[in-house]
Amino acid sequence: MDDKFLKPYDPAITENRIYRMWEESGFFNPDNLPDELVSENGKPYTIVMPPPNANGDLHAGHALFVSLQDLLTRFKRMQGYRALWIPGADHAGFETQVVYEKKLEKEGRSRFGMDPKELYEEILAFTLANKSTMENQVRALGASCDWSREKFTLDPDVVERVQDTFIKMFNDELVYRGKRTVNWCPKHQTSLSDIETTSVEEQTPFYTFKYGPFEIGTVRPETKFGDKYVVMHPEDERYAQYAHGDTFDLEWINGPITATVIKDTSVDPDFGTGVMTITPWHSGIDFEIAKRHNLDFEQIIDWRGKLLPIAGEFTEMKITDARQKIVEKLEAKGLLVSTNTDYKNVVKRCYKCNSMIEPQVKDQWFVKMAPLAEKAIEAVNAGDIRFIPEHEEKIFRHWMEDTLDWNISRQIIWGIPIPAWFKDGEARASRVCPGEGWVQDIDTFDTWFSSGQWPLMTTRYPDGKDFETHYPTDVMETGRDIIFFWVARMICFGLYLTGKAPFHTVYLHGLVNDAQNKKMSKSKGNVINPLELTDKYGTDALRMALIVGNTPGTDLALREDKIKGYKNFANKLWNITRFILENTEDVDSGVPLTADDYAMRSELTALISDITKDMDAYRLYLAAEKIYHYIWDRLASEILEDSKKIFANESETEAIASRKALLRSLLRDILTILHPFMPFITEEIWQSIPETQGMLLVSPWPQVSVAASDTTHAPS
RNA sequence: GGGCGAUUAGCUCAGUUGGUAGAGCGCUUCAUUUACACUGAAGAUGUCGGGGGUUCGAGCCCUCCAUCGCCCACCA
Repeated sequence: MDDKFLKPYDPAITENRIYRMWEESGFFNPDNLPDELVSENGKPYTIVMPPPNANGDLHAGHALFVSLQDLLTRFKRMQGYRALWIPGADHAGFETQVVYEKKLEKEGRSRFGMDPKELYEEILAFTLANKSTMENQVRALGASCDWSREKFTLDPDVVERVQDTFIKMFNDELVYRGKRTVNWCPKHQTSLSDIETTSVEEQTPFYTFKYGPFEIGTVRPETKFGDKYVVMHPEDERYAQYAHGDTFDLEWINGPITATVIKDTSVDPDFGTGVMTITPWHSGIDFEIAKRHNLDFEQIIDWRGKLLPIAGEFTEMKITDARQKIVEKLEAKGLLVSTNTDYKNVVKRCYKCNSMIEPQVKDQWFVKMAPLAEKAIEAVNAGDIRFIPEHEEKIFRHWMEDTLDWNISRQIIWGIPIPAWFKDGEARASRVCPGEGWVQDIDTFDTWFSSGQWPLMTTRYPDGKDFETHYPTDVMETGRDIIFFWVARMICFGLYLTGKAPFHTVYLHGLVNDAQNKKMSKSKGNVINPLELTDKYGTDALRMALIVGNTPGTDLALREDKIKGYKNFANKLWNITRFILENTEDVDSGVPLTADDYAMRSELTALISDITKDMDAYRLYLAAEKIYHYIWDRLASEILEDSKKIFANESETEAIASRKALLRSLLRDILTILHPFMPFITEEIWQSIPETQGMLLVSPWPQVSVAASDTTHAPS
């Protein structure tokens, strides 16, 4: 027996060495798997890793997905599949640019006013440095992914194919250039998609003003300068005397104006006075009304959130400062009817900086979602895509059934350029300049436009070898929080470009929260760095803590005492090994088992069968717990204790020989089934068992259908 | 406003098709080097949120209610 078993298990001196051995073996690449492991049909099994944002360290959520995906990959590899797990990194356009802007801010610099090319080069250097740190962190977590296939979302081939998709969609009329209301973040100076904003209910004073013969309500007096349309429901009898198109003069904020009556069914007669004025440039609903009636649009608020000259004396004032002053002025003019301070309404904010989103009208590229969503729902209906947990399917449908068109233009430099050109109001999609006088779009794609095509990019759509063998992939394992951002888009793109859903199973994990089950955030200062935990307790312990009892879709409170418990478990396993190796040095694996030992052998075989079913059904949290209990409570507490008695009775040579064979057999099997969960310690022990060959990484999962090993050890 | 989920031991959570309530941590007592003190043995702790129903039998199925959480949402 190796002397190392005389000391407690030390992950620190083990993990790097083991990982290097695995990586150097080349077996993370399924093309290199030994024939004897790959079952006859050599079926592929493929997982695409959600590419971490290459803009910082890995967080606890990454540790969870690495644990889960590595577990699935190792399990399938051991079962004889050509298991492929493709790693990657995301340039994460907007997110990274925000991170970098904060860095610039600290240095007293700003992206505004910087040469775009220079800024791009700086962010690129920053991202590439982070990317390599991140990759090593993924290695430290034990990920058995195929690094030779790693992709980055800004790899030239990815950029080209993502642009090709846009061009194809343009030709298929699935993207269009539209002047429409967009979510504008005045701090970040870019538009955002609807899901990049958060809606927060806030208490905002609701003002009612006299507006000619009417009374109108608003929470945004600062937009009212341009309001020259008064809108009411066509069947509202209170206003029957006014006809659509009637005009009238009134005294307004900065003097007399002429207003026009508009009748539109979108107005709720029961809300307020049933009359409102509209600001088409700064409200989505108003925009729609104005478009229906072909009304004028006028910008009131500039891109930085300051009032334009139309505001007269309020010009250049920030809207937040102007609001109260405008109300005061209207009040002084006797136009303020009432103020309701209890009023609550929903305000949109930037999901990154929490700034108030200013609706602005802007020319942008939009993806027509309805036809894509329809295909996605069809695929789910047909059972081509299964969600785990199941109820996520309802959430998915709910969103898909009335999804809005997707704004994919971003006014940031850190991203994939949109291959579009403009001339005289005409737009064309092309990677090269269509001719003289054409000006290229300076915007970049929403990051999710490229990551939405990730299963295609990583398998080298459209004509790569992997695309043929590994697409569609098997499982998409990712966070529940990005089901709309990412999962939905991947399904849409996959179906659109290939006619096939990019995966048959979506496994959604919950958030990893702190010990108090509070969401981790930098501002709260409760962020747990997974690498510190692996240093302290070992990667295997962290992985078990993330998997046991963590049901899909449920958030997890990450507690150090739980991780510590699995560190103790690792040591327990270490000492079980020590006991077995110490007591079985002269084992003869061919001896027949006693009836008792045969029963114990069968018991483990039954357990393996059971946990194999759990794994197939994605009850990973249960499988892990069952193995844990078998090892600690059954094997260590009972079988080993029982063995001490047998070994003490030296005259019972047959029983002793049988027990020795049994213990070795049990040890090999528990290492095997525990390997996907705790890869490092199981491999380390495997390497120290005299009769094992090669790596546990590529050792077969125990047979469960026919208990083949049992027949060779039939009772005497 | 709409949707989804949760409510089980002090804490964090499991409980796979309905069949005598489980784990980890914590707590109490004992053991002091026996493979392991990163240990062992023994133990305490739950009207499984509440009401009603189905069933021989409900933590699990149905229904209503309460509380908490999350997501979606263009009533100014």
